[in-house]
Amino acid sequence: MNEVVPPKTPEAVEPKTLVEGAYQRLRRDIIEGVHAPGEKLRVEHLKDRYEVGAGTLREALLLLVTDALVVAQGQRGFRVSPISIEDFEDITRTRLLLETEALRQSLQLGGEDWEAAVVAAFHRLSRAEQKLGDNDSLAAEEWERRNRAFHEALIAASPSRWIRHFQHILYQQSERYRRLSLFSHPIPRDIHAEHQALFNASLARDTTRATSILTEHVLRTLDAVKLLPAEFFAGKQKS
Amino acid sequence: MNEVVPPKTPEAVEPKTLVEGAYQRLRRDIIEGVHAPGEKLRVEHLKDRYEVGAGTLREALLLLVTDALVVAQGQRGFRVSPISIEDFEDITRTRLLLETEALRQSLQLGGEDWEAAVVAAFHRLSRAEQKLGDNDSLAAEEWERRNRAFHEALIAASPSRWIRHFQHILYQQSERYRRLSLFSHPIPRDIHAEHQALFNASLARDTTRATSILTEHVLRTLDAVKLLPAEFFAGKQKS
DNA sequence: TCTTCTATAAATCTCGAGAAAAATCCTTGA
DNA sequence: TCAAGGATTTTTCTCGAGATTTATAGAAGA
Repeated sequence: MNEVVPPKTPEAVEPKTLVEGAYQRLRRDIIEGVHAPGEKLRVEHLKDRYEVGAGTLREALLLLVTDALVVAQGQRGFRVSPISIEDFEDITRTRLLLETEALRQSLQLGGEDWEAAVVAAFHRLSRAEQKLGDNDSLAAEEWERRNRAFHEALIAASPSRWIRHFQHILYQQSERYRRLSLFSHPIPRDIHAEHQALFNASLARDTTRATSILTEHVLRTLDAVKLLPAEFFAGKQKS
Repeated sequence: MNEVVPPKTPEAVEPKTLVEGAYQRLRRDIIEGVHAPGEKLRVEHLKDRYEVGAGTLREALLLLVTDALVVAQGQRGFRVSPISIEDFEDITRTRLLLETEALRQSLQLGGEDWEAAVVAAFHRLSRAEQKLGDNDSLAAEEWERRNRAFHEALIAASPSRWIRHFQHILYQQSERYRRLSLFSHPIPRDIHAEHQALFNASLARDTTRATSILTEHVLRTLDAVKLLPAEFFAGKQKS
């Protein structure tokens, strides 16, 4: 019997286990700043919030170590990974090193399926950008998801699993910082125009132009974060 | 009171907890092929071998997911990450992308301390290479450690934590494959000469030559593994 | 003989409690 | 008032047992 599968948003992977469920919610909360950078993550407190046992929550925290969103120190528990302007600069430049290479490969190797997926992702992103601006946090969240989907679709034709893996981690890291840059808008940006240009160059298979636009695009966010006051990067040492 | 600290081999971090101890031994066993690629890792069996509780062993396995040496599937337990010739090609090329960049930065920024550390690491590696050849697995193990230490010392002056982090993971991965290439010696190599040339170019701050030698050096191992019969990459589907 | 269904066995996941370590607070003395 | 030491509290780490899910083996039917 054929089931009608409802169209899923990508990334909405159903958790098959309590550990995965707690992991996903914890990851989301860390990226969104519910748990501040540098904050101590006490198992005994968190197990109530996420409604799982202590051992289960420990496993979820261990999974977050893979994403480098949590650091574990033996006999001293877990902490949210600290943030700093130097770290974001490092993240950005490493991400560009990997992502531009993956984009080069993708433009060279991508077939019709890849093109179709890029067109679709760009369309979805454009729609989300229209609904943006009215300070709707739900719309912003959806935009984040589609922005990631667009960037990942662009490099999806790269045959390098490892580059895509590392890119995924770095993108996730940068989300924490991008969230901060929302608080200040010192650099006026027409993000949609940037995406449009990147999209055009990619479909035209213009490697040089596409990587150049991508680099500018990513560095612009770095500049925005650089202008933030240092207090944003203080981080909690205790509690 | 001053204590006399015995000179430690790098990487010999004392485990502060049972989880870390099991993690280190498991990692070593996976890299050395005690647990074959693709093999299922049953908690109930392994907890006896490593003399820890089931929950503790689960946490150790979760830590290995960070190194991409183990893959976890919800409700289906853990497996040793499979290997393939395509995977090693990907590992090698991604590693070169990162490691050459880190080497460039290191040669540009490295100071006296970096130089001294490189000289020391090269000296230690040379000594280990002299003792090699008599099929002594203990000497081979020591050579592995010092080879890694030399490569990490070369890029230690790179300011990018993220590049070094990813390089560390990829190097660890490649150890599994390098171990396979020991079984066949189709390509005669004077590894010491390659290291000597890399060392000379690095201290001379000849970026172009150093990165070029490094690339050749790493690709040569890829070629050696490529000549292995396909049976090496079969991997266990069950058990 | 092959497929399908069911019953059994095995493995994973989950939780709470006890042991060990770290952090905190409080007393004591100068 | 401050520092040092010790006792208490908090937190982390560890284990074994029960519940749920998956895998295996066997029986029934085509």
